[in-house]
Amino acid sequence: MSQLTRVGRESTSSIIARQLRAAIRDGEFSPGDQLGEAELAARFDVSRGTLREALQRLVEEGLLNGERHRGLFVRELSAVDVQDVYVTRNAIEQAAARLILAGDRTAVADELATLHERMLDAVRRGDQRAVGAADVAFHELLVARSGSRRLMRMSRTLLIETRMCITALQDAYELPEELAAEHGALVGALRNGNEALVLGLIDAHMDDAVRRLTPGRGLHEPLPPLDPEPRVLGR
Amino acid sequence: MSQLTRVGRESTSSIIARQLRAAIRDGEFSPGDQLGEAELAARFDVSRGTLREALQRLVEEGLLNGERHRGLFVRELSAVDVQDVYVTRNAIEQAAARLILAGDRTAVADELATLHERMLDAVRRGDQRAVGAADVAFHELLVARSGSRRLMRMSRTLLIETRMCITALQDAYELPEELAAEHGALVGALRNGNEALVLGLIDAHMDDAVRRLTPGRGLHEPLPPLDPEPRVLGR
DNA sequence: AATCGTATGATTGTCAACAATCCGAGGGGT
DNA sequence: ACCCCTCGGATTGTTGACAATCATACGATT
Repeated sequence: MSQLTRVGRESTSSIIARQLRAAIRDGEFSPGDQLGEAELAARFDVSRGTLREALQRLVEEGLLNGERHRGLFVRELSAVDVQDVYVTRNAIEQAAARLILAGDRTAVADELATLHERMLDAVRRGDQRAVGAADVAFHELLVARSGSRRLMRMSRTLLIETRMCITALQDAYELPEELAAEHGALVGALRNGNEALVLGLIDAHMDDAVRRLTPGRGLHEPLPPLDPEPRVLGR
Repeated sequence: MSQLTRVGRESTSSIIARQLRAAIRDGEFSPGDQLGEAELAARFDVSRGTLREALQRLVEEGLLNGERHRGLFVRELSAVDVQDVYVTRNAIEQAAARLILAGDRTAVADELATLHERMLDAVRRGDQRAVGAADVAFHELLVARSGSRRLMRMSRTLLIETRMCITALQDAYELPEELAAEHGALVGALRNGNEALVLGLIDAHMDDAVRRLTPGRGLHEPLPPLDPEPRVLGR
């Protein structure tokens, strides 16, 4: 009787929030776009009040920023934001990896290897979109298998921001082969239980991404003092 | 002209959310308490709609959990949650420390030393409440001076949850002298730029807290597989 | 011509009322 | 005595309407 899960449906604002998140991740909305309440409410067939609850969630998450009496906009990412996203992901995923190494690392390595195969397939097919999806899935699973609810919640937002960075800077290619190779190395190191190597690989993975997306800027540089309105990418 | 900051006021739901956060942090609401919409709306003198926007923010943050048609409740923390909070704080604060070490570490060390002095004063006065406040302020500043907006946002929630853990388990004393000593050591290591020592001290700091709050459980144990409704502290 | 002031349309912020659902009390049946 | 059903009160979920504010276009003034 104890494994019967509570039924109660998910709240409407939570559902809408998830759909909005997916739309932002998939580039249906671009950074800087305004999210008109009336239009979105009609699209999801809910009232503006309900929609606003969902939007406020994304504001709290940092995916939207709002200016009073002007509206809510998809956040625009600066070069500093790119570094910040990867610095934070580095922290989250290293912590996740440490937890995995303390648990059943081989089981997790097996699961990750499956996703790694999927990425290799996508690379062979030259399907850039599928490579991106496999990349997200890989890192999502890595964090999920840590067992930490908080790391998962944070990672969810960060992976969306990662896609936003990559979409905003299409010219900076993702180099799928290199990406896949790094994932493969990480799976191996995890399976072998080599903590120092695992942490180093994650660090290098993030550092590579930052250097590819924002040339001349590295993962380990000091962040500039906080500026309320930093310059935006690609302008 | 470029240092003129945009004026636009903060949104109402953001203000209400902050007040609610402070109320939860200060124990005005206890874990498990239901937050009645009508009562709160009257107390803040806003409509229920506006209040609900603020509440949904806290749900997204993980401070509240809601069951449809039943209400919103202050999240109750299990022993696993305690470990999770500190594991995540460990990740965040280590990353923050690394950023600080890459920047102007002496300036930050000076600022932290000031807060450390304030904590020592509180310890000497035997003012438990002030010790707790100084503790939060210390860690808040550590993360703020990393320059990372994302680490800051995550840390804000985590520090509230930290206070919730400590308040829920009053019997597990905080040992103010020990706390202050650990902060002092951290300031010293930061000033000297000894990265390995800094990271080790943060790790030990978090591990101490977990062991004090949930005897028999350490920071580096694997987390159990995710369970939708874990047992709650102090029952 | 350039700038300032004004009107207008659109969008957001706020609210109070209605509908749906849940919880507990009370009555009836076994 | 116990269980089930039903009803009433209370709370949440949702909606549409109203007020406040902003952006734009247009005309007046210097």
